[in-house]
Amino acid sequence: MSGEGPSLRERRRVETRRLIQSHALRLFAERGFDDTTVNDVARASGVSAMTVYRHFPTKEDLVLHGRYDHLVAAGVAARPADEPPVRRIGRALVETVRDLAGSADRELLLARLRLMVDTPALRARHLDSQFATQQAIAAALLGDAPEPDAEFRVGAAASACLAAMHVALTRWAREDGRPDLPGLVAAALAAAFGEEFGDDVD
Amino acid sequence: MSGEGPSLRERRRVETRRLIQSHALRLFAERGFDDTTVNDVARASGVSAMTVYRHFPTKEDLVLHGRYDHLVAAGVAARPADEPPVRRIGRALVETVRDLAGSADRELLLARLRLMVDTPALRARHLDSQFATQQAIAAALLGDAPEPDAEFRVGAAASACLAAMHVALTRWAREDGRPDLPGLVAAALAAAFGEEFGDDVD
DNA sequence: CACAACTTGTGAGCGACTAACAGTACGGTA
DNA sequence: TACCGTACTGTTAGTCGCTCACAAGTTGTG
Repeated sequence: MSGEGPSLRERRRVETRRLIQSHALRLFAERGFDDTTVNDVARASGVSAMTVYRHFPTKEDLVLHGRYDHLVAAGVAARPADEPPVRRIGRALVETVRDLAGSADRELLLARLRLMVDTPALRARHLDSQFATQQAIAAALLGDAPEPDAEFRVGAAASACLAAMHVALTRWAREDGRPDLPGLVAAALAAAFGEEFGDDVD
Repeated sequence: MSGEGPSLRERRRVETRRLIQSHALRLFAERGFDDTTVNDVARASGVSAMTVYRHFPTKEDLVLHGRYDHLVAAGVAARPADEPPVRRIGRALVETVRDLAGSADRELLLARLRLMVDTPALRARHLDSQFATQQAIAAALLGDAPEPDAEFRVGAAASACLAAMHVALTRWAREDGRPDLPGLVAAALAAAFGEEFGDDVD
């Protein structure tokens, strides 16, 4: 038997999903998000509009699908527990971003950020998704049933860090990915918190 | 002539606007934002749907209309120029929020925040509007044509402050406006920046 | 009173999104 | 191999947010 590999159905599913998303990102980059209809994406992908919606709950998810919450949360959890929360979170963000900016997903990430920067609906959705990231960070630092007050404080710290990172991501996309992304994130965090976040420093 | 008072047209205009918004907020509070159509709002207000759109560009603006950017920016500009940006912004936010939470708009503010907290679309739009606030703060601190690098640093600081404040606003709405709002905002800022933001302290 | 400016309602239409139904291909089973 | 439940897809129709074009009524002005 051919191992426990995913079934044909599963492979097709992820393949059409990938196909649809790649056509979507291409069309959005060419004509803009608002000037591309879901029907356009469907036609370009050779499927019906309904199929697009079955794979992506909303048009915006064609761009935003793919969360990094667990990566960030794992990075935060991995940092020494005796660091103050802001440093823990901030440095974990810099590390996570370094991994992403060096990976094969770099171009994908850049394309998505470019769209986000100048499409209000996408920008808004992305900011709201940071709310989920914030909660993932809080869970990583405090466990599943945290005391409300501690959750409040950690939530404030996490959302402040994420907001600073967002400014860095925005600038990175605006400058077409030329600057060093982890450096930008570290600089944004330093500007906000008056502290070093480059992880070469001890 | 009857002075320079607003014309009849103008008075009617602001009156219908107020009427529509009050009916909208009432209906949204009763049935929820997503389960209330713009047509419902129009009917309740005794106007056509088109009129609603002429006064409010989108359904979401029925809740979000009314920006505080200029208030915040003025507050930031009013603080001593020798303070570091984060303290300047943070304390200005606490002061602005104190004014608002004590004013007659308090119930209106609370109603709008309640809707924002549990309606994803509104939450997202509100977060995105903080982007505009961030730019207003940067403009207040740096003038109209700032150097990109300084704008980046101030933007990071401002967005981090606003994110922390948002956590406080969320909690305030979740607890039905019972806690002291400026105190909550100060606590969130303190948790994020490890510094005091109550303006009684020197 | 006449004319311009403004506001509103109506109707048609687009696009995002959903629900219901039907057809087809896959996966395991006898 | 033949069979059947399951999953995936397409089609159709419909709701809702939102825009445009046009007509009609009201307000302000000479």
